[in-house]
Amino acid sequence: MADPQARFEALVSRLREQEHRLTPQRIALLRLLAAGDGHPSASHLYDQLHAQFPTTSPATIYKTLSLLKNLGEVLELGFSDDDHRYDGSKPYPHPHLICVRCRKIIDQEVSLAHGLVQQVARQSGYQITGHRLDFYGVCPDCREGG
Amino acid sequence: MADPQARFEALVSRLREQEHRLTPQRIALLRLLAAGDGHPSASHLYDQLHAQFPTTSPATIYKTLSLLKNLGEVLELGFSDDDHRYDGSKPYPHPHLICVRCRKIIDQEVSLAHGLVQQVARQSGYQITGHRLDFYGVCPDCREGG
DNA sequence: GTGCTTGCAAACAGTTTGCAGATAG
DNA sequence: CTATCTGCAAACTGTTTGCAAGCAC
Repeated sequence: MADPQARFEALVSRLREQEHRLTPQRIALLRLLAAGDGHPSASHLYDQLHAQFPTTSPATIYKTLSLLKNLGEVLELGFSDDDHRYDGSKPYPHPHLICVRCRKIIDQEVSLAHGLVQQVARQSGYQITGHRLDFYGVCPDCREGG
Repeated sequence: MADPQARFEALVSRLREQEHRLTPQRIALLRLLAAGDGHPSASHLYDQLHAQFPTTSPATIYKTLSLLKNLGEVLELGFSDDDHRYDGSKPYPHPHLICVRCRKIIDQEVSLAHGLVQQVARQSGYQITGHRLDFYGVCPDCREGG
């Protein structure tokens, strides 16, 4: 997990070098994403941005997130039954652990045995391009809370 | 992968013993699900049912799928960017391999090392209740097709 | 000044719900 | 006969798009 300030500067440079404009709204969004503070949803990001820029609309959030996704600078975790979550501090795929009660999401440092991917490739004849591993559970806070 | 006929009969018995009604539409849907033919989407199931029962509506499909999900007799694979897929022949969680071009989905027989789940539980303090593992790749047909 | 960006509002797609008539048991 | 089920239509939700005005460069 990189230093938020360093990550923020990396995101700024990336947009600049790709000749995208650095609007105040984008700067603020990059700061939020670089903070690596949980795995915010678009509406969570909107709430925070809207506090600073009262005219900001969800469309701006989605458009900037889409831009960053395409640059490979933000990881989108899509859920079919919940808001998507975004990770701008660790934009490469990695396992997550999701609390089924409060929907808190934390990163996991375990990794799939490399051999497992090769085994799947061999069994199936598919060219494997990626995978996603999510664990579901109840976080300590929610277990206590009852 | 169980025998489709046996699986169909198991589904029928399950509904009967739970005192749910066996309408012709449900019987036909159970047959499709028991066939274990790929991992159909709701709209795919609708197309097939609609051929037999021209007045059938998506609502009926969704309601019956929801009933079967709650009984634990159908596995729903939700996707945020695509239709959900349903598996009525192997209703317990298992890894899937998804073609990113044609969206074909096949089951995988690999399993997560049991120790991996324990490692996550130990590291996090979460009570792990489940997990989902999807592999993404390009299937042999799509590799050839170009 | 140019054209990318913002932000409002409308569109979108898959799923869910409400309800009146039909039907399984 | 009665409660459940069907199926139409409308509602819902999170996300995307169209477009005119605004602003970064």
